[in-house]
Amino acid sequence: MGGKKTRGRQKIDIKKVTKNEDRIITFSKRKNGIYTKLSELSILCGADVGFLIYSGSGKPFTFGSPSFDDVAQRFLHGNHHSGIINGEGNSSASLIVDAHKKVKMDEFCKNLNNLMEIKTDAEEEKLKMAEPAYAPSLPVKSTDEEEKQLLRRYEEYYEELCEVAAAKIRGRYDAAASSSFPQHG
Amino acid sequence: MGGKKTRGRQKIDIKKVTKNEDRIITFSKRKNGIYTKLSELSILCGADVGFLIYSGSGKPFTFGSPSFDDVAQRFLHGNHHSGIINGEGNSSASLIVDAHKKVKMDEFCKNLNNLMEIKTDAEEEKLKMAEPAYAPSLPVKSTDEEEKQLLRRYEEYYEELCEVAAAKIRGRYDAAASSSFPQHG
DNA sequence: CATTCTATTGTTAGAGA
DNA sequence: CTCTCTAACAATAGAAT
Repeated sequence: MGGKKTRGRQKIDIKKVTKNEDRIITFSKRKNGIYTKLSELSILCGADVGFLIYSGSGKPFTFGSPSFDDVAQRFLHGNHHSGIINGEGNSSASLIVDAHKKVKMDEFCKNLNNLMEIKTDAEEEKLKMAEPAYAPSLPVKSTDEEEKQLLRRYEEYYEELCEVAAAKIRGRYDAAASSSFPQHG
Repeated sequence: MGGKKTRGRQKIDIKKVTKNEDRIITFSKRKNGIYTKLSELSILCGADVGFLIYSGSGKPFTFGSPSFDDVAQRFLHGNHHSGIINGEGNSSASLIVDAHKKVKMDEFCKNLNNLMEIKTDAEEEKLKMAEPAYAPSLPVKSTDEEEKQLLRRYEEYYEELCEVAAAKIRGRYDAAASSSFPQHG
């Protein structure tokens, strides 16, 4: 008899949510929704997914299906994944995989975000040095230079490896299918 | 006035789609749905997302929002992204960013899947060598050993870098928030 | 493989707890 | 930031192109 209890879902335009608090809540809700979608797609179609997201405030989140660990195992073994997707505790797979490689691949996925953050730091430090108006509350560590060098060497090897990979993949697939998001408007 | 035109959306259990053809169609449809969700989240909340997926048949797809190129630019510059998300053609951003670094970061994201594929190849070759019942139609290239060595050196540097990254991030964030998918069922 | 069509299921905005 | 509730919006199963 009275009015409706809630207004229900409201139609919104796809543009940046203005209110700070609402944007954070929307991020949390939709991130969970996407996580469910990814999980479902993984189970329905036997696909492996890796997901990396940075919130507007810069906090990184990573997801994997059924987990980064299992995805890594699948890649190391080939394409079979029976049991893993179905949630059976086939821990035997863990025994088959070389432990060192397993950990390697696991970290490779998990820390992609950390690598990017280092790059960001490097850029920010340059700006600080160029414009010392704001006194940094934290002193610049003496190890920063080492980090940069390490990152640089890492990049060099990566570049080499990419070329080899591209050449190799080119022979079998037509390179990885890659898409970019169009702009909503 | 006759019967309904379609049965409409049917309720389904979240388990592997049995029919081969249906599974492929479901993959295609839901992949597009997820792509839309990611794009919306990116715009609504100003988040940067990276998405990597392997279909059941092993074909890799990658997505970025608004594109891998733009994501790379944002990471290199810091957290500001005004204009980019809004779809303005601020190609000036490309001019600001050091070209070499831009390409580096772009490839870093795009080729994560290729790297994994090389690893898979390495494992498969071991199996072939151990069980030569099936004569490989393609001869084993003499460069495979080089590739493995290159990959190994790359991994070593990556390991070092991860440790540095972890130590650095640990001081500011409580490490990257990381989750795994639970099992539906 | 992608798209279209429609009835139905699934997701979520807004307001609170 | 998480969780609930409800009405309304959005995604999609199945069939066909």
